[in-house]
Amino acid sequence: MSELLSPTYTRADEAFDCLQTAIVKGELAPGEKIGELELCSRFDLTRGPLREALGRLESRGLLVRRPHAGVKVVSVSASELMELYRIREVMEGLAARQAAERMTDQEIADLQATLDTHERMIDEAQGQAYYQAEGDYDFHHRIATGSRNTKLAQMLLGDLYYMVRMYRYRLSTSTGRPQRALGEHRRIVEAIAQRDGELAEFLMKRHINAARQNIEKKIQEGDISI
Amino acid sequence: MSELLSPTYTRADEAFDCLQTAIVKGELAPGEKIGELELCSRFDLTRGPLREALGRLESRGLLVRRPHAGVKVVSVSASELMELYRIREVMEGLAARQAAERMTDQEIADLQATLDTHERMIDEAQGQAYYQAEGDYDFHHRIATGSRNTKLAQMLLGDLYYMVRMYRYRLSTSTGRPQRALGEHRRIVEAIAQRDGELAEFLMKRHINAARQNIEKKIQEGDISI
DNA sequence: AGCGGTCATATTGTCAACAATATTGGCTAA
DNA sequence: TTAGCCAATATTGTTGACAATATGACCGCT
Repeated sequence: MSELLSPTYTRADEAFDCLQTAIVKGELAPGEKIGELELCSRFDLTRGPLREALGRLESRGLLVRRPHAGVKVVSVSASELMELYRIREVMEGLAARQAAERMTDQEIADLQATLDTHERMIDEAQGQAYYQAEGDYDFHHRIATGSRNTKLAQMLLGDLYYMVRMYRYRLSTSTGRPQRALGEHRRIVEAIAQRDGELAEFLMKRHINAARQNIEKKIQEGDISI
Repeated sequence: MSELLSPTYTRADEAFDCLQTAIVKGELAPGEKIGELELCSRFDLTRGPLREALGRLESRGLLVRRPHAGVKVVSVSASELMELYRIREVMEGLAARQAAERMTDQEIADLQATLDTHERMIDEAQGQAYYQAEGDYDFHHRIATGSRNTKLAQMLLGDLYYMVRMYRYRLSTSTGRPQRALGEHRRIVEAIAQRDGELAEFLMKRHINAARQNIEKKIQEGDISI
């Protein structure tokens, strides 16, 4: 995963990546109590690097540790998931505004090309929730990076997205409104291309708010459970 | 520090708290390259727990590690500090809005009493930048907690505030506008007391924006340097 | 029979020795 | 004289063993 970024890749990094993807993909179920030695044998690691990775993951809120009592994957309630979307709303709104001010023309062109790819993906693989979710993630990822706000991108990419993706995998459902979401994405990119930060922020906030309400409705209807 | 929260306090927790406060207080200067054994002797720790703490701190962005090349305290440029304030603006705006919706009457009363204390502090200890900064921190801390948004509070209290406080210590200067800030605090609490979330959000955003501009001006005037 | 306490066990926290790697200084050659 | 390379060194990464503690079962008491 990150072995491309850092020339030397330590076991602790390896442990961190393995555990993070395992948690996100739901291979380690939320609330599941899990022993260190079990994790070691499972991922072929030794306890030292593993514990370092556990510390990082705890600090990021993906799991909780109780001294001498083991570690368990964090389980987030429905209401807490909704709170995550409230945070995303304001933070990604800011990201969109700053992206409109700072992205290069090339980056914007790439972003538009990305949306074309997403459109084909939706047409071809109709209902393939997984790929839709990945496309959505790609879009938001690019805007976070494009904000040129290091800490903002770090918080979005390093904290929030992992928790949100964790629930995407668990629910194995995308927003369920792919073409509508794509349209919203297009309008956001349009605002960015016109360097209209204020509009980009407004549209992004509305986009995420709509996604939140969509999930909230599904939960209330009992379509999905957490 | 956290030994009150968790009944069992491990060496790793101790290491984490020690290092964090040392970084925040500037005892470990930004950019300073620092060896593990030196840290061990300095805080009377062994390398195991220390490394676990280093992993956590790296994950929170307070220091950076390069494999086999050591660890150094993160150094934030002036522009990055300004970016932090942009993030605070939107996140604390959200916190204020949710606090207005969710704080108990008791908490609001306590918050108002806190402001009275701050007022006395400003009168008595005129120009005592340190205590003013602590009062300011207390105010924002209570609102973050009052939002009842676990992740939001975690991100504010566990990430952003430490970085901001780090620069407060380094610059050893509060905003330099204590009574004006206090007035803004009062108006925010007023909005919260009236359960006007929208207004609370607006006022909080303006409050932080003003603080940012204030620092920006000082930097441009050369009053303070980073 | 239900509850509380105690003890064995398994798991986590901690430590110190070993291996691997980046840095730094000196040396050689152009 | 300077640039580049090489080796010695010190520092970090890793490992396995040891110590401390929470869990859970068993037994005695009420």
